[in-house]
Amino acid sequence: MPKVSNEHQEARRAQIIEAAIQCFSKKGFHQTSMQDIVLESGLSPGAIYLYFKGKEDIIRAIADKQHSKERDLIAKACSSSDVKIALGQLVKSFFEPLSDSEVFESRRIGVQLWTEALSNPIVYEVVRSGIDEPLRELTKLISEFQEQGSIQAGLAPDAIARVMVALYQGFILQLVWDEQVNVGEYVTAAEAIISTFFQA
Amino acid sequence: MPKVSNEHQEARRAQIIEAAIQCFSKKGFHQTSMQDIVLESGLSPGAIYLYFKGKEDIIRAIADKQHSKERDLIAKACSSSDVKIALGQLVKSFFEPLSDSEVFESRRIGVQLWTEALSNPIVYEVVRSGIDEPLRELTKLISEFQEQGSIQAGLAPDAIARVMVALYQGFILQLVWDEQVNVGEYVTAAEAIISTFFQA
Amino acid sequence: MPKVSNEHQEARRAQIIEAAIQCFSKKGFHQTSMQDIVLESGLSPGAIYLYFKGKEDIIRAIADKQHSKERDLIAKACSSSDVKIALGQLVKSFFEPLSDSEVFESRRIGVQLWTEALSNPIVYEVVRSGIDEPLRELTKLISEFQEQGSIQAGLAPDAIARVMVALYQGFILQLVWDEQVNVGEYVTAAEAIISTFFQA
Amino acid sequence: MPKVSNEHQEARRAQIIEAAIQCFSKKGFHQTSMQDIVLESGLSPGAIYLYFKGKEDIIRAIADKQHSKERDLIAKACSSSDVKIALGQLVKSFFEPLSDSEVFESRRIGVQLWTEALSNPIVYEVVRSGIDEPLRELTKLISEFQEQGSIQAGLAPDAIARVMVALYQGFILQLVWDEQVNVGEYVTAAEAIISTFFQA
DNA sequence: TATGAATGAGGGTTCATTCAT
DNA sequence: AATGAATGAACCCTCATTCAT
Repeated sequence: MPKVSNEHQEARRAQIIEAAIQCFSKKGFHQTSMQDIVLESGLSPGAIYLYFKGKEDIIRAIADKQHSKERDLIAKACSSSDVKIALGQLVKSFFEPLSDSEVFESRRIGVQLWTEALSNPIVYEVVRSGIDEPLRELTKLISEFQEQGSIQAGLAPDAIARVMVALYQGFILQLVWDEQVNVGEYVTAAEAIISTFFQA
Repeated sequence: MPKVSNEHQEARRAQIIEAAIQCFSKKGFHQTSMQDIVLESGLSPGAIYLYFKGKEDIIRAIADKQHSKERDLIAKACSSSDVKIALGQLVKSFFEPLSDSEVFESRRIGVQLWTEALSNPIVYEVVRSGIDEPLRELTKLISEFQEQGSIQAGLAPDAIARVMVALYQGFILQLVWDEQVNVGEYVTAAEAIISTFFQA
Repeated sequence: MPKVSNEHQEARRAQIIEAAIQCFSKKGFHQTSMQDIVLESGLSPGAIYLYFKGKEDIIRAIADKQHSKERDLIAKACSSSDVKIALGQLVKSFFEPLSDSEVFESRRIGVQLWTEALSNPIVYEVVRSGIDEPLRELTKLISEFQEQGSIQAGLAPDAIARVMVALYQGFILQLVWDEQVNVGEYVTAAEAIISTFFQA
Repeated sequence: MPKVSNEHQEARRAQIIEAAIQCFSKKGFHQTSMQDIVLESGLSPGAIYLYFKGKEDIIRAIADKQHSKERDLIAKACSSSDVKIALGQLVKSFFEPLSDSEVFESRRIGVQLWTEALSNPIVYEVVRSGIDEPLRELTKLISEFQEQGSIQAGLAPDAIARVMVALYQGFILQLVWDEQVNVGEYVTAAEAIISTFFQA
């Protein structure tokens, strides 16, 4: 029996989430008070509780948002039936945005979610599925490569997938600590290392 | 004039830090209250403040502790004058302890410090120097490799160093989220990829 | 956009200040806990902090309140252009309220502020200007008297002003220690002494 | 069964009181921690509690000390049988030390005790008797004057005594707020006013 | 739907005092 | 007699959340 349209509902939620992202990105989840989000969003405390159950619910919504973005990246990348192309696409879709300073906040939030997952079961679930899905996809692709003989046998495909994820997440850490890091050089090096391996 | 020995002083500090590590590891820095540390340590609130200026001081002390452990690893690894051996040692000293479930808490704390660094300048300094030092050492070693022609020219040595650090830190993330991950397989895969590249 | 009126805001501040005055009057600033003020005011701790930055801010507000009351007394008294009348008015406006047991708390608070000024710079400023203004006014009036020859030459007008202030503040001390003291007799004696001197 | 001499006991007490006076003078009773006194005295916390029951006991001892100093002044002043001389002595013994910057701390402590008396029964008793005795003596002297006709009849001798005490205590307030105040001019003015009155 | 004043549990920290040594 | 590490109640204050309007 909502009086206002769903669009309005979603717009308000987006407004709150955007404000929360700004705050969380700067100060972290636990140093950010609801009052901070209230000020940043321009809404009232009461209004926020109309759209979210509480602070934790906002964090979860943000985690979901990040997660769904990654889902989309994976889905799009894996649409190709050619294994080589799919893998290249996957790497590209994850690494390309790293050069985009627009998603500065998104990366910082992402890192904070990784840690939050350690003590927050709800966030844990989101973060876990956000990593398990890419791992699954990568493992599948790598298995196929291996069957083609493009990769040494004897190495666990799942371990190789983890290596690739580590190359991604490990670099994000370095990036959030120092936005000056040369992304292009890193990506070039990482791709060189991977492709050398895949052609060995 | 102290009634108790310096060893006792250090023992108390260690006792508090140990209790704090247990708490922080489980609940995170900000969800852990001083009361939690009080209970875990078996001391009184006042006693804690005899040895630390406050909660933040405990976090800093823990960060320092982790940092100095890593310093030692690097120093020991780099004692060899042979570049190849030094690099091998470095990789080994960082990857080997990953199999050790003893340092379970240490890893979880480490990840939390990575995030804490984003909003806490004191922790930031410690984390930064904890990553900059290995990067510097690695870059130096990789440059020498490159001069020997063991690595493709044209790739930034510093970027390659970052790749190696990412392989380490990125995997730690995966490990803290799921202690069941097969460390041996990962290390084997990572070493295979690195050594393939170095011999390309 | 405020939900409640400015009058309401001021009423709440007054409510808190009134409660604080009751507490401070009985127990002193430092023996009064915020909890005491909370109980006396009937509000919650959080509510107090909506209107005041902290305990010190309440003390400062009370000091300001006392100060502005005295300012008004002086301003009103000095409105007359006749020196004799102005001085008489000034004496009257300060001494008359001493008989009023309504301002019982106000006097006790005043004395506490005098002492608080010794270690609290904010209160010091308020107390200083609360004494310097009357001194300045009195000195001006006394100088004029002296020029008319109504007072012995050779005495510093400013010293005489201090004598008059001492007669006021010194008596307040006696009054807060023992509310039974006969105010009328004191005022009569003080005025006799002053007027004898001014006519000598 | 004290092992050490009474002199030693008294020396220790004096040492603690001296340290406490320094601290209280600067920061006030309630802003001074026992730790402050410990540091200033060079003793240990435990040692202080061997000689005083607690913080309040130190304050009481200091109040007693001040009180007994004033008792001595009064006793000495009133030793003369000549009323005029006795009164002159009394005024002199109280006003003369005001020029002495040595007793800087003593005055600041005195003022703090006046306020402390409002909420501390033990201090109240000391302060009360410290003011009642001079008042009694003065009243007695003034009564005799009045009987001799040197003072207007109709004025309460006790009120006149209070005037004189106010001239003393009221000026001390002004002095502790601003040590630059010209003591000589004040005393000259105060004495002129009193003697004018007594000879009227 | 929207407000924002109000709540109150719980946060980090201090400090007068004690007691084993 | 003297120490000083230890205690723990109490301090001031914050902040996620609620609810009367």
